[in-house]
Amino acid sequence: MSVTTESTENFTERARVYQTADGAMCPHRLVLEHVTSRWGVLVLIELLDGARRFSELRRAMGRVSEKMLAQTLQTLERDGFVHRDAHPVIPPRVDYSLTPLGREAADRVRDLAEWTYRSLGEVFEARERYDARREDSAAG
Amino acid sequence: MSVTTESTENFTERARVYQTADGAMCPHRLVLEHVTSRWGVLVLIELLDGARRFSELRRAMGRVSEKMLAQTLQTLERDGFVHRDAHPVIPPRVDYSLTPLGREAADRVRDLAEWTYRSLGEVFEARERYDARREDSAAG
DNA sequence: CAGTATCCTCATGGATACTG
DNA sequence: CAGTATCCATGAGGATACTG
Repeated sequence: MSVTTESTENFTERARVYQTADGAMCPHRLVLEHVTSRWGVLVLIELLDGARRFSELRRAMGRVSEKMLAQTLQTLERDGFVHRDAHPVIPPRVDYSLTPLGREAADRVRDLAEWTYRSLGEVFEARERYDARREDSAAG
Repeated sequence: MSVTTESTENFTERARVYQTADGAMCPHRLVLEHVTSRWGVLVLIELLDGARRFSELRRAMGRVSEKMLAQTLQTLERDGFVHRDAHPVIPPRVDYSLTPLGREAADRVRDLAEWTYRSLGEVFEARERYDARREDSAAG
Protein backbone atom coordinates (compact mmCIF):
# COMPACT_ATOMS: atom_id res chain seq x y z
CA MET A 1 0.00 0.00 0.00
CA SER A 2 2.05 2.92 -1.21
CA VAL A 3 0.69 6.41 -0.96
CA THR A 4 1.25 9.41 -3.13
CA THR A 5 -0.69 12.64 -3.48
CA GLU A 6 -2.02 14.09 -6.66
CA SER A 7 -3.85 17.31 -7.35
CA THR A 8 -7.38 16.83 -8.61
CA GLU A 9 -8.43 19.51 -11.10
CA ASN A 10 -12.02 19.81 -10.06
CA PHE A 11 -11.89 19.67 -6.30
CA THR A 12 -9.88 21.56 -3.77
CA GLU A 13 -8.90 18.39 -1.98
CA ARG A 14 -5.52 16.91 -2.74
CA ALA A 15 -6.44 13.26 -2.81
CA ARG A 16 -4.17 10.49 -1.69
CA VAL A 17 -3.70 7.72 -4.18
CA TYR A 18 -3.42 4.34 -2.54
CA GLN A 19 -1.78 1.35 -4.13
CA THR A 20 -1.06 -2.16 -2.94
CA ALA A 21 2.37 -3.69 -3.31
CA ASP A 22 1.37 -5.15 -6.68
CA GLY A 23 0.27 -1.79 -8.03
CA ALA A 24 -3.49 -2.22 -7.61
CA MET A 25 -5.34 0.97 -6.78
CA CYS A 26 -7.38 1.28 -3.59
CA PRO A 27 -9.82 4.16 -3.99
CA HIS A 28 -12.01 2.69 -1.27
CA ARG A 29 -9.30 3.46 1.27
CA LEU A 30 -9.86 7.11 0.51
CA VAL A 31 -13.61 6.82 1.09
CA LEU A 32 -12.85 5.00 4.32
CA GLU A 33 -10.64 7.89 5.38
CA HIS A 34 -13.46 10.31 4.75
CA VAL A 35 -15.91 8.48 6.99
CA THR A 36 -13.32 7.76 9.68
CA SER A 37 -11.79 11.23 9.61
CA ARG A 38 -11.59 13.23 12.80
CA TRP A 39 -14.65 15.36 12.14
CA GLY A 40 -16.36 13.02 9.67
CA VAL A 41 -17.03 10.51 12.43
CA LEU A 42 -18.65 13.13 14.63
CA VAL A 43 -20.76 14.60 11.84
CA LEU A 44 -22.10 11.20 10.79
CA ILE A 45 -22.97 10.19 14.33
CA GLU A 46 -24.57 13.54 15.12
CA LEU A 47 -26.70 13.39 11.96
CA LEU A 48 -28.01 9.95 12.94
CA ASP A 49 -30.22 11.86 15.38
CA GLY A 50 -31.72 13.98 12.62
CA ALA A 51 -31.04 16.98 10.38
CA ARG A 52 -28.79 19.73 11.70
CA ARG A 53 -27.88 23.23 10.63
CA PHE A 54 -24.28 24.28 10.17
CA SER A 55 -24.08 26.13 13.44
CA GLU A 56 -25.95 23.38 15.29
CA LEU A 57 -23.28 20.95 14.15
CA ARG A 58 -20.56 23.34 15.25
CA ARG A 59 -22.01 23.64 18.70
CA ALA A 60 -22.67 19.92 19.02
CA MET A 61 -19.06 19.14 18.13
CA GLY A 62 -17.55 21.66 20.49
CA ARG A 63 -14.91 23.71 18.76
CA VAL A 64 -14.25 22.48 15.27
CA SER A 65 -13.20 25.40 13.09
CA GLU A 66 -15.62 26.62 10.44
CA LYS A 67 -13.11 25.71 7.81
CA MET A 68 -12.76 22.10 8.87
CA LEU A 69 -16.49 21.61 9.35
CA ALA A 70 -17.24 23.06 5.92
CA GLN A 71 -14.53 20.92 4.34
CA THR A 72 -15.76 17.79 6.09
CA LEU A 73 -19.36 18.44 5.05
CA GLN A 74 -18.36 19.06 1.43
CA THR A 75 -16.39 15.85 1.26
CA LEU A 76 -19.22 13.83 2.79
CA GLU A 77 -21.72 15.51 0.49
CA ARG A 78 -19.64 14.79 -2.58
CA ASP A 79 -19.30 11.14 -1.58
CA GLY A 80 -23.07 10.94 -1.30
CA PHE A 81 -23.25 10.46 2.47
CA VAL A 82 -24.71 13.82 3.41
CA HIS A 83 -27.55 15.76 1.83
CA ARG A 84 -27.28 19.54 1.82
CA ASP A 85 -30.54 21.49 1.77
CA ALA A 86 -29.98 25.23 1.33
CA HIS A 87 -33.06 27.37 1.82
CA PRO A 88 -33.07 30.60 -0.22
CA VAL A 89 -33.93 32.83 2.69
CA ILE A 90 -32.26 35.66 4.50
CA PRO A 91 -30.55 35.02 6.78
CA PRO A 92 -29.37 31.83 5.03
CA ARG A 93 -30.49 28.51 6.40
CA VAL A 94 -28.87 25.22 5.43
CA ASP A 95 -29.92 21.83 6.74
CA TYR A 96 -27.65 18.82 6.60
CA SER A 97 -28.96 15.28 6.82
CA LEU A 98 -27.87 11.73 6.05
CA THR A 99 -28.64 10.09 2.73
CA PRO A 100 -29.63 6.40 2.83
CA LEU A 101 -26.03 5.58 1.91
CA GLY A 102 -24.78 7.89 4.62
CA ARG A 103 -26.97 6.21 7.16
CA GLU A 104 -25.42 2.85 6.34
CA ALA A 105 -21.98 4.33 6.87
CA ALA A 106 -23.00 6.18 10.02
CA ASP A 107 -24.49 3.05 11.57
CA ARG A 108 -21.20 1.25 11.19
CA VAL A 109 -19.19 4.19 12.42
CA ARG A 110 -21.40 4.54 15.45
CA ASP A 111 -21.10 0.83 16.14
CA LEU A 112 -17.32 1.14 16.13
CA ALA A 113 -17.40 4.29 18.25
CA GLU A 114 -19.70 2.72 20.80
CA TRP A 115 -17.61 -0.42 20.95
CA THR A 116 -14.60 1.77 21.59
CA TYR A 117 -16.42 3.56 24.36
CA ARG A 118 -17.42 0.28 26.03
CA SER A 119 -13.88 -1.07 25.73
CA LEU A 120 -12.21 1.96 27.25
CA GLY A 121 -11.64 0.22 30.58
CA GLU A 122 -9.86 -2.69 28.99
CA VAL A 123 -7.74 -0.35 26.92
CA PHE A 124 -6.66 1.60 29.97
CA GLU A 125 -5.75 -1.59 31.82
CA ALA A 126 -3.72 -2.72 28.83
CA ARG A 127 -1.91 0.61 28.79
CA GLU A 128 -1.04 0.33 32.45
CA ARG A 129 0.36 -3.15 31.93
CA TYR A 130 2.34 -1.95 28.93
CA ASP A 131 3.78 1.05 30.74
CA ALA A 132 4.61 -1.03 33.81
CA ARG A 133 6.45 -3.56 31.66
CA ARG A 134 8.37 -0.73 30.04
CA GLU A 135 9.38 0.73 33.39
CA ASP A 136 10.52 -2.66 34.59
CA SER A 137 12.76 -3.23 31.63
CA ALA A 138 14.05 0.31 31.93
CA ALA A 139 14.82 -0.08 35.64
CA GLY A 140 15.89 -3.69 35.67
CA MET B 1 -15.51 18.72 21.00
CA SER B 2 -12.45 20.90 21.27
CA VAL B 3 -9.03 19.47 20.70
CA THR B 4 -5.71 20.35 22.22
CA THR B 5 -2.46 18.48 22.36
CA GLU B 6 -0.51 17.63 25.44
CA SER B 7 2.79 15.90 25.87
CA THR B 8 2.61 12.61 27.74
CA GLU B 9 5.67 11.97 29.88
CA ASN B 10 5.91 8.28 29.40
CA PHE B 11 5.15 7.79 25.74
CA THR B 12 6.57 9.36 22.64
CA GLU B 13 3.11 10.06 21.29
CA ARG B 14 1.72 13.52 21.76
CA ALA B 15 -1.88 12.69 22.52
CA ARG B 16 -4.82 14.79 21.49
CA VAL B 17 -7.17 15.69 24.30
CA TYR B 18 -10.78 15.73 23.21
CA GLN B 19 -13.51 17.62 24.97
CA THR B 20 -17.17 18.17 24.23
CA ALA B 21 -18.70 21.63 24.31
CA ASP B 22 -19.61 21.18 27.96
CA GLY B 23 -16.06 20.26 28.92
CA ALA B 24 -16.48 16.48 29.17
CA MET B 25 -13.39 14.52 28.16
CA CYS B 26 -13.53 11.99 25.33
CA PRO B 27 -10.58 9.63 25.65
CA HIS B 28 -12.41 7.04 23.59
CA ARG B 29 -12.11 9.34 20.57
CA LEU B 30 -8.36 8.85 20.83
CA VAL B 31 -8.69 5.08 20.88
CA LEU B 32 -11.02 5.33 17.91
CA GLU B 33 -8.37 7.31 16.08
CA HIS B 34 -5.83 4.59 16.75
CA VAL B 35 -7.96 1.84 15.24
CA THR B 36 -9.13 3.99 12.32
CA SER B 37 -5.72 5.47 11.60
CA ARG B 38 -4.27 5.15 8.15
CA TRP B 39 -1.99 2.22 8.95
CA GLY B 40 -3.89 0.94 11.98
CA VAL B 41 -6.80 -0.13 9.80
CA LEU B 42 -4.52 -2.09 7.50
CA VAL B 43 -2.60 -3.75 10.31
CA LEU B 44 -5.77 -4.87 12.08
CA ILE B 45 -7.32 -6.28 8.92
CA GLU B 46 -4.12 -8.02 7.87
CA LEU B 47 -3.74 -9.64 11.30
CA LEU B 48 -7.27 -11.05 11.10
CA ASP B 49 -5.75 -13.63 8.75
CA GLY B 50 -3.21 -14.71 11.35
CA ALA B 51 0.10 -13.72 12.93
CA ARG B 52 2.57 -11.73 10.87
CA ARG B 53 6.19 -10.72 11.20
CA PHE B 54 7.26 -7.10 10.95
CA SER B 55 8.55 -7.44 7.40
CA GLU B 56 5.56 -9.52 6.35
CA LEU B 57 3.31 -6.68 7.42
CA ARG B 58 5.45 -4.18 5.57
CA ARG B 59 5.23 -6.17 2.38
CA ALA B 60 1.50 -6.82 2.75
CA MET B 61 0.83 -3.12 3.18
CA GLY B 62 2.92 -2.04 0.25
CA ARG B 63 5.19 0.82 1.19
CA VAL B 64 4.52 2.03 4.68
CA SER B 65 7.72 3.40 6.18
CA GLU B 66 9.38 1.41 8.93
CA LYS B 67 8.89 4.31 11.25
CA MET B 68 5.15 4.52 10.75
CA LEU B 69 4.65 0.77 10.94
CA ALA B 70 6.64 0.54 14.16
CA GLN B 71 4.76 3.49 15.63
CA THR B 72 1.39 2.03 14.62
CA LEU B 73 2.25 -1.37 16.09
CA GLN B 74 3.42 0.17 19.35
CA THR B 75 0.25 2.18 19.72
CA LEU B 76 -1.95 -0.83 19.00
CA GLU B 77 0.09 -2.96 21.37
CA ARG B 78 -0.15 -0.40 24.15
CA ASP B 79 -3.92 -0.17 23.71
CA GLY B 80 -4.10 -3.95 24.05
CA PHE B 81 -5.17 -4.73 20.49
CA VAL B 82 -1.98 -6.35 19.26
CA HIS B 83 0.23 -8.93 20.93
CA ARG B 84 3.96 -8.71 20.29
CA ASP B 85 5.92 -11.93 20.53
CA ALA B 86 9.69 -11.36 20.30
CA HIS B 87 11.76 -14.53 19.94
CA PRO B 88 15.25 -14.25 21.40
CA VAL B 89 17.03 -15.59 18.35
CA ILE B 90 19.50 -14.25 15.87
CA PRO B 91 18.45 -12.93 13.48
CA PRO B 92 15.58 -11.45 15.51
CA ARG B 93 12.08 -12.73 14.90
CA VAL B 94 8.98 -10.92 16.11
CA ASP B 95 5.44 -12.11 15.54
CA TYR B 96 2.48 -9.80 15.80
CA SER B 97 -1.04 -11.10 16.37
CA LEU B 98 -4.43 -9.87 17.53
CA THR B 99 -5.51 -10.09 21.14
CA PRO B 100 -9.15 -11.04 21.78
CA LEU B 101 -9.87 -7.33 22.24
CA GLY B 102 -8.03 -6.56 19.04
CA ARG B 103 -10.07 -9.10 17.16
CA GLU B 104 -13.27 -7.38 18.25
CA ALA B 105 -11.94 -4.08 16.96
CA ALA B 106 -10.60 -5.61 13.76
CA ASP B 107 -13.92 -7.29 12.98
CA ARG B 108 -15.68 -3.95 13.11
CA VAL B 109 -12.99 -2.18 11.15
CA ARG B 110 -13.09 -4.85 8.48
CA ASP B 111 -16.86 -4.61 8.34
CA LEU B 112 -16.62 -0.90 7.71
CA ALA B 113 -13.83 -1.34 5.16
CA GLU B 114 -15.75 -4.00 3.27
CA TRP B 115 -18.90 -1.94 3.30
CA THR B 116 -16.88 0.92 1.86
CA TYR B 117 -15.53 -1.34 -0.83
CA ARG B 118 -19.00 -2.56 -1.79
CA SER B 119 -20.36 0.99 -1.85
CA LEU B 120 -17.64 2.37 -4.08
CA GLY B 121 -19.88 2.41 -7.15
CA GLU B 122 -22.53 4.45 -5.40
CA VAL B 123 -19.92 6.85 -4.08
CA PHE B 124 -18.50 7.40 -7.55
CA GLU B 125 -21.94 8.04 -8.97
CA ALA B 126 -22.61 10.54 -6.22
CA ARG B 127 -19.34 12.30 -6.98
CA GLU B 128 -20.21 12.58 -10.66
CA ARG B 129 -23.58 14.09 -9.84
CA TYR B 130 -21.95 16.50 -7.40
CA ASP B 131 -19.28 17.59 -9.86
CA ALA B 132 -21.85 17.94 -12.68
CA ARG B 133 -24.03 20.13 -10.49
CA ARG B 134 -21.01 22.26 -9.68
CA GLU B 135 -20.11 22.68 -13.35
CA ASP B 136 -23.69 23.64 -14.18
CA SER B 137 -23.79 26.34 -11.56
CA ALA B 138 -20.36 27.55 -12.64
CA ALA B 139 -21.33 27.69 -16.31
CA GLY B 140 -24.90 28.88 -15.95
C1' DC C 1 15.66 -9.15 10.77
C1' DA C 2 13.55 -5.78 13.49
C1' DG C 3 13.83 -2.12 14.69
C1' DT C 4 15.96 3.38 16.40
C1' DA C 5 17.53 7.85 15.39
C1' DT C 6 17.63 11.79 12.65
C1' DC C 7 16.34 15.03 9.46
C1' DC C 8 13.10 17.23 6.63
C1' DT C 9 8.83 18.11 3.84
C1' DC C 10 4.34 19.36 3.35
C1' DA C 11 -0.38 18.70 4.28
C1' DT C 12 -3.69 19.10 8.25
C1' DG C 13 -6.07 22.03 10.33
C1' DG C 14 -6.63 26.25 13.51
C1' DA C 15 -7.38 31.57 13.77
C1' DT C 16 -8.90 35.46 11.78
C1' DA C 17 -11.10 38.50 8.62
C1' DC C 18 -14.32 39.12 5.22
C1' DT C 19 -18.93 38.43 2.21
C1' DG C 20 -23.71 37.46 0.27
C1' DC D 1 -26.29 32.65 9.24
C1' DA D 2 -23.35 30.10 6.40
C1' DG D 3 -19.98 30.12 4.59
C1' DT D 4 -15.02 31.66 1.72
C1' DA D 5 -10.25 33.45 1.74
C1' DT D 6 -5.95 33.86 3.75
C1' DC D 7 -2.23 33.15 6.67
C1' DC D 8 0.36 30.36 9.63
C1' DA D 9 1.98 26.70 13.17
C1' DT D 10 2.80 22.15 13.95
C1' DG D 11 2.84 17.48 13.71
C1' DA D 12 2.13 13.43 10.65
C1' DG D 13 4.78 10.91 8.15
C1' DG D 14 8.55 9.70 4.58
C1' DA D 15 13.79 8.85 3.53
C1' DT D 16 17.91 7.54 5.03
C1' DA D 17 21.43 5.80 7.95
C1' DC D 18 22.58 3.12 11.66
C1' DT D 19 22.47 -0.90 15.48
C1' DG D 20 21.86 -5.23 18.32
